[in-house]
Amino acid sequence: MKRTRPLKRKPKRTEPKLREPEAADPRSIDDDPVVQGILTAISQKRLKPGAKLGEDKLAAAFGTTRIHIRQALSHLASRKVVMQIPNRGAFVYRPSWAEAQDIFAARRIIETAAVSAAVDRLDKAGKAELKAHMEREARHDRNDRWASLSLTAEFHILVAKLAGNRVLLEMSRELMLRTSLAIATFEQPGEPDCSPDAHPDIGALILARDKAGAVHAMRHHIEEMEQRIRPKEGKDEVDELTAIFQEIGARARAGG
Amino acid sequence: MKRTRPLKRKPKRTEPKLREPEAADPRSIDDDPVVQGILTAISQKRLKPGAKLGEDKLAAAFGTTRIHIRQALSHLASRKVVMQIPNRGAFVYRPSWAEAQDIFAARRIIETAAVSAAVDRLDKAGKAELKAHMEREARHDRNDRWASLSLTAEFHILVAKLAGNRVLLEMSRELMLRTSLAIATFEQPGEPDCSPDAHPDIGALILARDKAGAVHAMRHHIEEMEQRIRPKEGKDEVDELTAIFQEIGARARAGG
DNA sequence: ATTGGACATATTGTAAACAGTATAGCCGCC
DNA sequence: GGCGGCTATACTGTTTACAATATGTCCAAT
Repeated sequence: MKRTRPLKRKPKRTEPKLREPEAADPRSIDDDPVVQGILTAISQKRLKPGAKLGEDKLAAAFGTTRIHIRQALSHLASRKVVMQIPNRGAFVYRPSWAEAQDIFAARRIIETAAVSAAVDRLDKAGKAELKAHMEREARHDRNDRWASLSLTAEFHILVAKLAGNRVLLEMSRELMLRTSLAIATFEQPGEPDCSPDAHPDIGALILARDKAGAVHAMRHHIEEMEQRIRPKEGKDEVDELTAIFQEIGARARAGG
Repeated sequence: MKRTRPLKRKPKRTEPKLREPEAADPRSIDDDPVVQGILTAISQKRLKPGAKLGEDKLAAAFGTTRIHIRQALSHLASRKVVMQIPNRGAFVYRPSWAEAQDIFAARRIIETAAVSAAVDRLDKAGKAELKAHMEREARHDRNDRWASLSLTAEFHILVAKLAGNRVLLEMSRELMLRTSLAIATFEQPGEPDCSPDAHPDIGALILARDKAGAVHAMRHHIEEMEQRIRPKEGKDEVDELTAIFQEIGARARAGG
């Protein structure tokens, strides 16, 4: 091997000038198959709140490495979909009763605003999309519980999309997921998430450009969902106990 | 060393039964000093959109390891505060013009709702907190740009806190940060984020329990902020160019 | 002089081994 | 017989080194 060049070049202390990342590949971690898999499993209620998400098992299940799984779990944890506990691992998030109520309150605010904006912005393409979804929801097999859950969630997402605000759309997506967790935690067993007649009504009102009516129907629909969950009675005792122990533990730590 | 026990114990195929994580330590990654440091640096505009966040440099600056930094950056990326580009690294997020508008629209919706709820729920402790903040904001040194920025952000956060909904509070926090990025990207140089008189007005209306007035003032305040930013003219050409190249690239990839 | 290629460097991404911690089961003790 | 300590195990968390990618710089050729 010839070495026609001096061994070291000059140190170069100037900053590298760094082209700014204008034309970057916008592929996000949200498109990651692991993230998507866990999210759909949760929204379809195949994964229940509190379920353990072991890294090795997930890595084997998805055919990937632990590092990849850790990244996905961290991402889901910052979205409050999973809960990470130091040295114990990751679990499907279980909202508290207060948090469940806050989630529904937030949905009341955001989705009523979304319906309002959707009526304002409704155009031909939007009408077509909405009609297509309503037809799918009307015709779907009601015995297929997983498909039902996916479709009802998609209706709310579609309304947020029609509102034309991506930030609001992301928030709605997040709130939908957290609603799934809230319902899974506090539901009376056997009841569906959404009452089956509400979506066609809301959709029809949007198509008729009846803004006040659509907003009212959406608010009513969400309140109806909210009234279907109840705080777990036995659960409260347990929570009280754990609160006591936590307080004791904190005091012991603080007092020395 | 004696070995009184058989070498292997029985395989134990039963699932470990796994106590559920009720009494978990809720310390979150949001409390992480690296995350907090970057967030405050951004909200005080010491870090500008597009700035490179190199892992080694951050690790040295915070006196920690690269792994820790990577975790923090991933978390910030899922909150859309930093942008991660494969093999290029992390940068302070730079919202598009459309995204900036969506952020303000979302703030209009959420913060007007928060003001309304704050008026409804206002109690003695809330009044005291609000008065204390207003006094701090009135007395602060206006030449200290960093303190000013922190205080104006804290006012909006305080209103969200008074609304009593943790989910909404988190959303407001996120929107405040993204607003900082939007303003830093599109501001006319030298103007403050919030007009200085708006906060005392809104605070007084809340204290007077004038719900409609407070909501109106908040909406007006946010619209005023929004009108202060302008799309970058020279920027549009660049964006157009990158759009052309991206489109060409996508076509090439799709066509084979 | 400008352009294209190739090396060198800096930085990110990944794998594997190691260490630390909580949990479960067992034995001795009261 | 119930209870507390002890040990083994399984899991997470961290460190380390290595590989891959992008980028800047230099040289050669046109």
